[in-house]
Amino acid sequence: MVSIKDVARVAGVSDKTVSRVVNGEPNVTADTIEKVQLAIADLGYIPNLAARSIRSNRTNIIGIITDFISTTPYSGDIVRGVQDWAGANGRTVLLANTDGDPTREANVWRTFKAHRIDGVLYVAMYHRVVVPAAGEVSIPTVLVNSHPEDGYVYPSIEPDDFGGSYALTEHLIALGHRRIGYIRLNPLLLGANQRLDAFLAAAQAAGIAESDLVIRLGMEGPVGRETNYVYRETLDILSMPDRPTALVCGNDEMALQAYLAALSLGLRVPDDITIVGFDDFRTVSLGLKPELTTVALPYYDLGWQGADMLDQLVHGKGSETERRVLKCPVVARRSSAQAREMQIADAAGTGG
Amino acid sequence: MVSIKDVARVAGVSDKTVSRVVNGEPNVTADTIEKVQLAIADLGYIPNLAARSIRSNRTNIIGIITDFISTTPYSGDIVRGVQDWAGANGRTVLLANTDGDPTREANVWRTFKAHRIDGVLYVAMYHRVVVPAAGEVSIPTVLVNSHPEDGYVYPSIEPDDFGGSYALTEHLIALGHRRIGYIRLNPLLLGANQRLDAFLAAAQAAGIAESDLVIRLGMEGPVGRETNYVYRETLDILSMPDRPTALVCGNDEMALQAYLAALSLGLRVPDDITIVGFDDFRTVSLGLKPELTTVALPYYDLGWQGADMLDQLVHGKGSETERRVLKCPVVARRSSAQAREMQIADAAGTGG
DNA sequence: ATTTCAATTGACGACGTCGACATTGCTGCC
DNA sequence: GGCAGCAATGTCGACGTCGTCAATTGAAAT
Repeated sequence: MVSIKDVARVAGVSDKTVSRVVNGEPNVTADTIEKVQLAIADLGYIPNLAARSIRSNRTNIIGIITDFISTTPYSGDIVRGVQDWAGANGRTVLLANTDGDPTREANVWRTFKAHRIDGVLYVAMYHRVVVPAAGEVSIPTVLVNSHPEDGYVYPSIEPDDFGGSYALTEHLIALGHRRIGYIRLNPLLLGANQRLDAFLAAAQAAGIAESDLVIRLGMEGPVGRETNYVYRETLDILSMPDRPTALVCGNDEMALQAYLAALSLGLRVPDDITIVGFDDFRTVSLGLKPELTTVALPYYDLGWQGADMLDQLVHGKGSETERRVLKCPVVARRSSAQAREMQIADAAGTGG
Repeated sequence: MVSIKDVARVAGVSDKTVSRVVNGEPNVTADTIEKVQLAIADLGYIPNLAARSIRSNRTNIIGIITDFISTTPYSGDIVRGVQDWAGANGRTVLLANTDGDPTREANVWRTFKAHRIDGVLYVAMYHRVVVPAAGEVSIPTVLVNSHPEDGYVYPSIEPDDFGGSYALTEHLIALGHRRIGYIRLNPLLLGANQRLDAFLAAAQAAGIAESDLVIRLGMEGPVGRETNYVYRETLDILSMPDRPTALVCGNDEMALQAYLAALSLGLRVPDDITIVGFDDFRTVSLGLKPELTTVALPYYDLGWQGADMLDQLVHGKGSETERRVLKCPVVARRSSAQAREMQIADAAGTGG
């Protein structure tokens, strides 16, 4: 590999002068700069960052530790957000996946430390509570899509599942729905409770009686290998004599099953039943016809802003206890169409 | 950061001896080893890989360059395959995404070279022809899920779209289907033609007349922002007087739309219509009821084996012209159930 | 002409690691 | 006892870069 000294020789200057040019330091003649740049281009010289990092004790590398990439495809957007931030800020990204295995996680931390990376983004692929196995020697770390268990202190950035679910429920209520079904996520997921709690809170705030809500468990069991009741439960809910006019699903994949169940009963979305999801997993939410009303998880921004928080931390400017929460906006699509509102209003008018 | 010299001082030996212990070199007393390891544990010493790489000219880092992560979620499995290989072989993974932007790609190559990584996996997120912008200074590179344009030479590893599609078609034919519909992928995708060609070849080999095949275009336009005709075309195909008994979709997301269209017509899968997909995008293929018969793309193995090929190359053992093709197995599920075969046989018996 | 000062450039060493080679000490053998 | 031979350990320098400080140059000020 061509080094700074080769360039120096060709340009007829000292290696230090080349270094100056490369790093844009002041006090170099325009003439010298040109000679050096010519030599650099000629030889195809590219600075050796490893060598640089030995001297400076800074690598400009940030590490990402992920757990279960495979089970939740779209959360890869978190990684994309981090990458884009890194690209825009001259950092490079080391990536490692643990598959949830503590042994592998320990190795990953070790490797990252060996690379002397500046910081770590500890990324959970579904929203949950975590305990990073960082060990004694610590690296600045930010938890993404997760927060630390009680007793551990890390800055974190998370989606506002509660707020998103609350807004979604309000959206349905505003459309006139009063009898609403709800199919719960796997209770192991942090989002499961937050979303259900917000649903109940919003319904109560609107004066809807508990008896008008039908709440069922959609999934249970270990994450990634759960037992799925959604189809069956949807059939059941939609076969009730006074069936709900709207059905809220814990996430978009569950909404997919709900669609299939509804269609198989000959019901039409949204005319006969309004269905909404959560996550805005676009393969599903845009793949369904009509397209699915859902709540977008700010994965990309979790990544981007998480990287930014980490950067603050690395430069000693961030707070160890910051807990940032990102809004989850309702994405209204045709599965909860406005027409619905009219129709219900009509029925009410006729009936009353 | 604690260095090898700190350990040496604490252990009362020379730095070189510590180096020997760390690297498991022979000719060190058990006694000395223990002393050193104690000191290492005490100080929490972790070797500095940057320093090591300056001397050895090997970093044990491989780089991944991806293009459009966002559009095709599950191909992230390629990355997971690479990571697992890396973890199992003591390598680390640098990740960069170009979003298909040549300027960003050029920067990525530059950065990778600056890190003196051992090699690059150039990963396309959908199967296609590529031209890596590696520049003059070259790094060992393997193309994954893609192959080089004519005139460029890179080893590559790809899925066998043709073989998978051929086997899938044979599967349908074996079940007794003779009238088959086909909804094409976006023609911009390399897989589109390979899959269609295989479909036609298998049909012809089975003596099925072209007039018994209904072929429609399902999508067109720039990848990621295509116009989608699948729902409409499916409605159209299934409304034909002598409608096909089976419908092959270019991928699983298209199969999802086909399901919805079929259900909305009151048709049942697979009793009234057999539907199959491609990709085994599990959110869809397992999310659909009945679960979808499809062809699995060996994403994970593309990553793992691609990394292995790259390793060969780095060690001067690989071939610059190797083009490895991985099988795509048919995954038979309930959407093309065996029952179907009986039924058709029955009908034929009654009718004939 | 001499001094002063700033701009420009270079020499050198240190970062952490390990390869090449030197040194030390011990064992076994004649 | 003396010496070869080997195991165990140490010294030193180089990898590529850049911080520190010294050296050189030239122009402005006296």
